[in-house]
Amino acid sequence: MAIEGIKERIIQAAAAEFLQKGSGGARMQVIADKAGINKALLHYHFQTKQRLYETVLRQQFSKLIDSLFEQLEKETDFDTWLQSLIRKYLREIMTAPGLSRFVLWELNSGAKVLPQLFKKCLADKGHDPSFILTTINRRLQEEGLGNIDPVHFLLNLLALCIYPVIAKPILEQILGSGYFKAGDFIASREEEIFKLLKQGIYRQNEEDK
Amino acid sequence: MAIEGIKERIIQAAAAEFLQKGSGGARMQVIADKAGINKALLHYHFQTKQRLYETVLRQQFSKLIDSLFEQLEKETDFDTWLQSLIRKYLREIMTAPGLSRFVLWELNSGAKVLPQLFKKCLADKGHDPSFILTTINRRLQEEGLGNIDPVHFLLNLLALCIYPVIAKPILEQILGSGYFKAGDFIASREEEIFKLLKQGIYRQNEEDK
DNA sequence: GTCTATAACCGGATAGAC
DNA sequence: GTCTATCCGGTTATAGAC
Repeated sequence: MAIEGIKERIIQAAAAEFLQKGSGGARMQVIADKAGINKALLHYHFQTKQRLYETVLRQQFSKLIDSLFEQLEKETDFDTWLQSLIRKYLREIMTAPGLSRFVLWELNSGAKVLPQLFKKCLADKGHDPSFILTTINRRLQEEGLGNIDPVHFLLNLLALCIYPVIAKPILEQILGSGYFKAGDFIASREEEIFKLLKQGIYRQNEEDK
Repeated sequence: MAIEGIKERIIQAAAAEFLQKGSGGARMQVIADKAGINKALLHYHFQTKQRLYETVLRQQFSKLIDSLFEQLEKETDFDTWLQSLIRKYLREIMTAPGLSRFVLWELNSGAKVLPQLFKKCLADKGHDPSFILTTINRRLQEEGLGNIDPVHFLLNLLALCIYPVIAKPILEQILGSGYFKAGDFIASREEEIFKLLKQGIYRQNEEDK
């Protein structure tokens, strides 16, 4: 464990506050309290709210992008690849549901900062936004599944993994609050998504033969 | 067309502002401007921001609940029922993506108002939260699909319909901005979801025989 | 009912002592 | 580097004339 620098402590506190309340809803006072300092010191280290916000996001995106792209690029056989992708996405989102929810919301509020920041993070790691789709397409082609629309495939994958996690507060209203607490929820969800996607793929393939 | 009451005009303006900015981010001044009046008059009609907020939400939920439950209760054959459900959900969310996004976000910020309001709206119409799940379960049973988990079924349905619409701003980053403008996107998405869900159902059914 | 003017408050940012 | 005290702009809400 490194000596916990105060900047790190601030960033951590700020991340919690920003991801929960959004750029506008977050309060510098709350961040200072969470970090165990006062507002003045907060401004001493990060000048403005905006700068702090961007620092936090850059760091959050960076973590997420590393994790997801690493998995996407793995050259295992198709089934293993898909299964690991699902598992990775599910776990990533489950441990940080705030980020997906936050991006979904914040991107809507006209703020141009987020897309720019995201693209910059991608570029810093040598990736292009189209890389995701071309990789999926290549894997499908190699598997003899050239007739599958990679866009629908991607939409299905993301939707099935992300939605149940970020919609948890709503779903608990319908399903009862104990539902997501069961440890086997992720496991059963993982299996369900894999089966559904795979069956969807081969169904379409049979049709076209 | 009825004489457009000023309260209706305010509620409409407030809905736009609240759904885009959230409870905290919304500004009474902006709502007043959009409604073509001034702040004082706004407070004359709705006293506080909180009251206006609740009025707007009650009305939005009411619309949504009516629309979705009506479709859920239709007693057509299974395929038609599922297909109409998908179509209805997709269109409902497509015409008002703001509401889903808003609920997803706002529910997260610890505010207890939303769940209460939602339950109250359901109760006002004589529905129980568990009604959704029991209805789905009954339809599956009637179709000889008692082995399908209604929770995963519901999760899949909601995820596949809702996610692509609310995640539009992100997806445009990956797919290019023209993708969703194509008029046939909904139609093709509608078909994709129906096929995927149906295949998923019968796949599981075959396995268990 | 509708307006103008203003009170009361909150939150980001800064000054200046230590 | 870290604190206390304060400024200043912006936001909700109200007072009071018409």
